[in-house]
Amino acid sequence: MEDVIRSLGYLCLGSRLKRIGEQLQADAQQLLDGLEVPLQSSQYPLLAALDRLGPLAIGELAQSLGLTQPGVTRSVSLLAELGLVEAIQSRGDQRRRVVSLTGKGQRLVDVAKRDVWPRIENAVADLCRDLSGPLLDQLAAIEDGLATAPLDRRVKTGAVQ
Amino acid sequence: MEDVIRSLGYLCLGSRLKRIGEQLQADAQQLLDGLEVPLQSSQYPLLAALDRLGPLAIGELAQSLGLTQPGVTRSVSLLAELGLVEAIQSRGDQRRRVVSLTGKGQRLVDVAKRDVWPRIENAVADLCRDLSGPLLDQLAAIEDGLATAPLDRRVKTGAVQ
DNA sequence: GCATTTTATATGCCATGTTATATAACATGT
DNA sequence: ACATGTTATATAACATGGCATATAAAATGC
Repeated sequence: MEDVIRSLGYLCLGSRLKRIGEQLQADAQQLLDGLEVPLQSSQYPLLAALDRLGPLAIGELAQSLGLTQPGVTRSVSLLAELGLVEAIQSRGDQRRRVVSLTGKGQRLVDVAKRDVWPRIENAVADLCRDLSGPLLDQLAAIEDGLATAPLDRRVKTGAVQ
Repeated sequence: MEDVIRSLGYLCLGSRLKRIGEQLQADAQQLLDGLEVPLQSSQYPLLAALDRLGPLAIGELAQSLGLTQPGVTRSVSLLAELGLVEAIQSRGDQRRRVVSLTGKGQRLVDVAKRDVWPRIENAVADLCRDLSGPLLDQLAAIEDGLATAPLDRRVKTGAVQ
């Protein structure tokens, strides 16, 4: 059965990128499922942003993640319920809520950084190894690569790192 | 403000592809809004699949679009309500519902094919012109390109084609 | 100092995708 | 022919994103 999205090339590039992105996230989920806290792979970028940049207001988080503010507000609520972040009203400007990792959140990030993120990064790098040429060809190679061997089969089976 | 998704490279490639894909679809929406039928850009691939491959059962459509069957079932219901497609129970195998473009749907596709799809394709091709090098660099170039000039500013302003 | 505007966040509604599961029709083995 | 399994589709529950808009706090202009 012909893959129409692929055949249509630039016309459906948006759909295709979304599709590949979702596949990558689903694959990464497999690798994250071993951690103690059940969390969707799509939530990790927010934690990573806080870990990397320190406490940030909702709006700043949205900007650093390239998402809209309402989306970030909702993700923060979810992560706060899980006890991974806390959002504290700013003393100076009472409109702002500054989000930071809790101890539990920081521990989760530390474990992920040590045990899982390197695996994901390596697996994706493996997937993209030797890519070259026009963008559409590279995307086709990624799609074929994922179909042949999903991320969890690309993890270096030896050491953790 | 640092773009964390971009900084994290391969680790967040999935999020990044989704983000770029959504941006492209939103940009393409601008170009489609001129048509008589208000329809989200994300629905066009389904119409394009039917136009390209002829009538297809739900499951075949899902396969040719790379989506899951429940997602396609819903899109088909939506498009059927708009009168753009019809899903007719197969005579032979009564489990199958074969989806085809209605007259209205075919007319919409024909207009889009003539007036809009070439513009989108050209605009995206323009965006991706001169891309080369590693995938991440190409993605960065696309993001920067979209920020500089969204798709609707990349349409050839001269002739329709 | 108060009216007005701007800014930061929250919320409602919708779009679109997923997985898990239900249901109905078909296929198969005995 | 009937029990069993398989297949095609539908539905439910959920996840995540968007846009439009509401609300509250701060800033601004007279």
